[in-house]
Amino acid sequence: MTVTIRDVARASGVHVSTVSRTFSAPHLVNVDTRNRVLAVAEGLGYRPNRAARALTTGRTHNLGLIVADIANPFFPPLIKAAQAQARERDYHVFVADTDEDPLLEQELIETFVKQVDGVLLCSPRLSNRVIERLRAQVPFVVVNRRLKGLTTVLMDVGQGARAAVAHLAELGHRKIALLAGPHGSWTSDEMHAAATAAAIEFGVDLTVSGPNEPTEQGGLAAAAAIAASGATGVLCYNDLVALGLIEGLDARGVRVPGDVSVIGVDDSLPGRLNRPKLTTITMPTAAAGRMAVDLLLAAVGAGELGTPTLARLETNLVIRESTAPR
Amino acid sequence: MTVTIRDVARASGVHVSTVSRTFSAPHLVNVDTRNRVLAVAEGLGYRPNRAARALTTGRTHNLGLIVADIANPFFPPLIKAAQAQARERDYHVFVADTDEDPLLEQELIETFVKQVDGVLLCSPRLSNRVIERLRAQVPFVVVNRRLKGLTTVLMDVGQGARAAVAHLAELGHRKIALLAGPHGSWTSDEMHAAATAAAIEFGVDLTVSGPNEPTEQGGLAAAAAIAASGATGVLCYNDLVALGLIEGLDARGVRVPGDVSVIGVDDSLPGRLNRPKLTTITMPTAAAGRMAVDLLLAAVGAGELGTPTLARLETNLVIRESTAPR
DNA sequence: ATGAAAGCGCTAACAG
DNA sequence: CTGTTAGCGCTTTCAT
Repeated sequence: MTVTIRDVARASGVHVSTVSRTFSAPHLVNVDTRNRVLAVAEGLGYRPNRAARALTTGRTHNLGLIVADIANPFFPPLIKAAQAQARERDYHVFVADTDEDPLLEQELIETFVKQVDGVLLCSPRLSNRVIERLRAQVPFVVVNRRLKGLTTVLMDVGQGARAAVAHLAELGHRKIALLAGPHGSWTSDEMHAAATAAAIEFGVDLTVSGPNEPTEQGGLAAAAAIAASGATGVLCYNDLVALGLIEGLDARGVRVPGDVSVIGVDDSLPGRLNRPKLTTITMPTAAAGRMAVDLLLAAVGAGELGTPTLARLETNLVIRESTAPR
Repeated sequence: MTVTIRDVARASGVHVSTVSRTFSAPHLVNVDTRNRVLAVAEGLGYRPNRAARALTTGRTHNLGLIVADIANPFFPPLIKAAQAQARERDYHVFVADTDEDPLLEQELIETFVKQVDGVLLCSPRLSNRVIERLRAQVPFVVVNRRLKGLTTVLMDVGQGARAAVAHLAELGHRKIALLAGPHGSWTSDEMHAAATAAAIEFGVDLTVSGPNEPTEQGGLAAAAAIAASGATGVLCYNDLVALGLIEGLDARGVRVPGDVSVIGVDDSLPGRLNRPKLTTITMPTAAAGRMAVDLLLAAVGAGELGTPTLARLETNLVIRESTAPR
């Protein structure tokens, strides 16, 4: 039923090893033979069995991609890009969602180990200890978390945060608030540090509050405190939080950008579609996905010897409609 | 380096087949032996190699999930649910994005064939002919497209479309427009048919225009025509189109819902976050994802004998803020 | 340039 | 209940 290398060999009058070569090392086989084999294979509808190949080569040509929440609009562009890049390199990718659960994350990695050549971890919540143990078993690339010794792709949100504070200051805002993200989020810590420094640099007052849930609810829940705080400029952990905040503010009769200016992070679809269109820090998620795959594949090729790399991608402030002069 | 079944066998003083059994048919092995083997395996960090297993069993325990565009907010909830359901059944899922390209879609399926036990096709654009050929090689389940002989999960958008027209009629709208989706979209055809019937039933005027791109741009581009048409109620192919339309209308000084009522489809995040919050037809994407996986797994279990099933999932109109009395 | 043969890690009869 | 023995489909020395 299923056509194997043997069928092709028989039908084209050569031995299996020759067929194998025409697929995995074409230059080692005579042009005529190769063409004949190729023709026969085509005719028979032969497709190499990757699992069988993996068994002998030790390369599955599969990658694992683990994210916290597929439905969070931050991730889909990254997944899309990673998957496309992988396909270009003849790799397939398993996508798994941890539902923000570190235990599940660990389990997923463990079941992936034998089945993939490498794992892409996006904003992982895993403890360093666990990662330390797992990294011996399979190459990792980590996105948006700092883990020493691991190849990492970082989106330099600090850059954008600084620009955001500068933008707010320039608009005349003197009291600024930062709505931080979940505990343990590298992005949030980075924003915190950069915003603090920028507040001093630009001579504005900064209040940080958090952790907040990285969702609309998180922003909504923070609205009362923001409204009461007297802050007229707010930088939010992400677009969802910003959108929730705007909604909560609106419900209290506080207008954006009339009374308060709000800035998000991600440049996500909901933010772009919102009215007022959200001023936001663009995260180069697609580029990060592509780069992470390339780094991972490089690590796979290099074996253990690979030197950990650190890639930093630029972020930018995109000024739209949710910020205005004080 | 990598610990195999043989290592476990040696270390626990039994033969490989016994080890194999304790993992794939535990009831066939003595409790004490089993526990010993399990303990040893645990200690050695043994994990069965699924590729090797696949080679003998013919079951990869992998599924392929093919969607048109991961970044389209319609899909992530479906992907998330499918992937979670699959994991519960001890299956992993490859996710691939066709970028709306039927050729790429076909290629993807073909590379998946040998590597998965089944393929989930979401809103496929493939020609019937191609599917006919491919279905012999691997079980399919199709979401939101009618393909005779194939197991299918449909989200009954006609139901919702009828409710939408009824809602509009009830609000006093007499001239209604339908912004159709891409050519070949089952969902769009279904909406068309249901809206047409409902227009007659409720005595309103219906104009259909399309095809439109299933994006914000598509809606934006249609705004001029809608504004000129005199329609006061619009049903859009999806939320993105609705959001784009609202934006385009707004730019022309036409207010939603003041002047025109707009209804979307999907109940996507951007629609929920929009202001005015979008009145929309909920698509049970998560339920569809789960159900599709279960049907696919059932088909995998049944082999060729599986009878094609047709599952219809209900949709509902959710009335929010983008619709108002005429 | 091609053939022969061993074996990747595992399961599945078949014995015992 | 456990051991023995063939492979699954493919790659990879090693010969020729």
